[in-house]
Amino acid sequence: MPNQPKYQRRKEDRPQEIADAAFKTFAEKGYAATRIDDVAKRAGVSKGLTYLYYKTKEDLFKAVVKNVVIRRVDSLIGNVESTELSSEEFLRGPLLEFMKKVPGSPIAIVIRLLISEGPRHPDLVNYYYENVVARGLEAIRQFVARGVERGEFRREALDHQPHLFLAPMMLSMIWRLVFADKPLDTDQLMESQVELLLAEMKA
Amino acid sequence: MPNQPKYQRRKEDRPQEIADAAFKTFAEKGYAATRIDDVAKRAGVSKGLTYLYYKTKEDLFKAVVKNVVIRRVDSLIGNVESTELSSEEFLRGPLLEFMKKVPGSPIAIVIRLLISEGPRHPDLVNYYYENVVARGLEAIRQFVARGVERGEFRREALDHQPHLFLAPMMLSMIWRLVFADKPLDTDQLMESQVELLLAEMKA
Amino acid sequence: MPNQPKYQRRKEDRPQEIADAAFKTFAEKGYAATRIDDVAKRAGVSKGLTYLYYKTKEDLFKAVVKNVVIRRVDSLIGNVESTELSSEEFLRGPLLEFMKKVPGSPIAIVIRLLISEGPRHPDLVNYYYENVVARGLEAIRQFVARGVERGEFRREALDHQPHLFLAPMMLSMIWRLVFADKPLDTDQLMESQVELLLAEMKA
Amino acid sequence: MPNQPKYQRRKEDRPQEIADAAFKTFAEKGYAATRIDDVAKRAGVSKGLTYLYYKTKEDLFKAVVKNVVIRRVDSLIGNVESTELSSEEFLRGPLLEFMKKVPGSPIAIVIRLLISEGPRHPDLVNYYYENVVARGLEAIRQFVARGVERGEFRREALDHQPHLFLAPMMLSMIWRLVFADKPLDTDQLMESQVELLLAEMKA
DNA sequence: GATGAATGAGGATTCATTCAT
DNA sequence: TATGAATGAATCCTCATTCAT
Repeated sequence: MPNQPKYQRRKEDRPQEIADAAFKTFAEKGYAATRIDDVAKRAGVSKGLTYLYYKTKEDLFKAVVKNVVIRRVDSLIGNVESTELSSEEFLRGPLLEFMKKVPGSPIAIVIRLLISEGPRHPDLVNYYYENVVARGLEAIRQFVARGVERGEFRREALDHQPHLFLAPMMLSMIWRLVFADKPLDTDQLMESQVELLLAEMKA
Repeated sequence: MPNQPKYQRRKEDRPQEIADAAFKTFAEKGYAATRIDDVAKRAGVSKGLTYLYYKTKEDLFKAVVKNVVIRRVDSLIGNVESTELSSEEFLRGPLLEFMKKVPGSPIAIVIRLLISEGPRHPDLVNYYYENVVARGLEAIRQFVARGVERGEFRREALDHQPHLFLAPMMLSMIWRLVFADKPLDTDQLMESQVELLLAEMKA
Repeated sequence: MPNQPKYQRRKEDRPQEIADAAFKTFAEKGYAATRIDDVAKRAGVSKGLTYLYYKTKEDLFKAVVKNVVIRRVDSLIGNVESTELSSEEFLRGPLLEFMKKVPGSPIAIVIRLLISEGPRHPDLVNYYYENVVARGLEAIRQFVARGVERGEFRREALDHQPHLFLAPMMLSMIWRLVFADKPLDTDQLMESQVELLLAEMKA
Repeated sequence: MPNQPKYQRRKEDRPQEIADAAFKTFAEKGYAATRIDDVAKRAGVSKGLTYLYYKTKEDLFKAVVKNVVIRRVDSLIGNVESTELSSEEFLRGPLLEFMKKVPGSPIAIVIRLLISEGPRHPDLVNYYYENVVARGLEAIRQFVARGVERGEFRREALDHQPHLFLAPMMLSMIWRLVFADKPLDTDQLMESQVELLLAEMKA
């Protein structure tokens, strides 16, 4: 390696590359412990270039969170919203599938970041709430309502908060983030919960 | 004024006061954003004194987490372990009571700190797991087992992971930490879950 | 659109346009606070082009100062040097006129820049001294001498330093630069001074 | 020099020492080119200590300017304000004395800094105006008025702006700051102006 | 010529930690 | 014990300058 060119210029999407590197670094170290220099190095660019695209570290953070949410949520939630399945089939199928994927997905990382940094970034929290949480909860609510309409579920099924479906997913997520090495069959956890709820709701 | 009281009003437990102040500050700002100076000011002592009792910021952090766990867990879990109630009564009563308290308790704060800082402090995670999580899960397991022995619960009740009891508590905790301003009846959530599980487990 | 005009509207004098933009920016922000980027934007060119004409920021600065001096001084001093007026008429007329214009002219800006940056640019200071100050002082000296020769002024008029004529102009300039919002009739100041000096010098 | 103690702790007034060092550095390099590190080094302290006393570089700058003004102005202006001299004696004596001192005094440096940085620090400009300029002008005005009352001066003397007295001082100051190596008898300049004005004003 | 993406040295500021008193 | 002045490594961010296109 005699002398590599000092100035690189690539076609690829530099902002996205930087955001990707930033996401990984934030994921590993958290917001405060992440140094812009590390992000840049990871992205294979200079520190200065990072600042060309993201005015401040906070900007970068926000961009990264929104970026992940935007890119991932549709591929996770999207296909859940339009379906021809019966409500029961939906809950047992796509929803469960979705929930099983979340704890290992980048969304889990985002949640960790929101838990840590949320209080300092209320706009991010709102963004996340509206684009992920509210949509997810509403999707569940709709399917339960449809089940009731169709006579699949008892009227009382509507009383359950949709959060109850997601609780084991939440626990699984936190468990993996914190107790990665302690055993827990998280998939089993979520399956049990769905069965529990279906047994209760079914007509 | 030669005859001042010989005994200056000496704070009995400076280390504890510092730890308390530190806990509050870590709770408010997180680990990285907490300045030792603020902790000292809050405790009403000098920065130097903090270093007399806690060698580093990290030491202080660890001490604080363990300290909270030690002081709180027994008052939360303790009275749960010995009881003369039937298993059902226990689950519906003391356990539910306990779970409702957690999301607003210092334990929730500790969990937030572990979610953020855990990866950098595996020993803390282990400590927490052994002293809180494992004990809590075991307690639940025992009561389910006792219920089966006594014929209150079906044999299959043992198949359920005790985590299922705690899932809504986890979700409630995170919800309060992140979405403090979004509505959610967290108590209702936990009650529903207990009913759900009891309906399933009962003979 | 193949038949676009073959001759792109090419700016005739890019270097001059850049220098103009630079002058305005230096005037507003001072040397250190001026960013090449801003200059380029103001000139409507790219940053790179600026560097094509001016090797460094300092080069640009020097070029700008000299440029202003060259372009302005003749229009200010020029017409003062050749005149058929009597010495008194000259001093009361063109010289006063000249002095009144200076505090609001680009020359005042250059002086401000020299006051700030002069110590780091002795060559600029010399350039300015020779092309502006020395010429101005000499012009005054000549007119006083001519007045003496012609018997308009007393012999002792020669003893006065020509700087005395310029002192109120200097004060007016600084006043406007620093105390722009504090009232001061600077024209009146200069008129008084000329009258004062004439009264003293007249035979 | 085997091992000098890392931690110094002196009785002297550290903030003042830092301000002094800062003044010298600002004087030499101007605001922007002054590095806090240099100031600290010059004061014989660490960079961090500077920030203990002055929150930002701008704070330091303001403190320094005000500090110089406060410390110097009274020793310059103070003794001028109360006097038993006749107005003429005062103008020819103490006032002239004062004016001769200014161009070589720290006040000249402050003026240079205000000329450079004033637009970015209007509060400093106001502070300087009120504490130095306005007071100086008023003192002159008072003496002229007193001279008129006493019959020393003609009534028309009041028409002259007091700034006229100060104009050569201003020019001298700027001259020394910018053209330090070019010859000019600045004292002579100021003396001439006083004589000029007295000749005009005297009854 | 002309562009603007890319670089990296430089400088302000913070804060954990030390230690003279 | 107790204090808080003092230190300096660490990090964000800026911007003059370069160079691939």
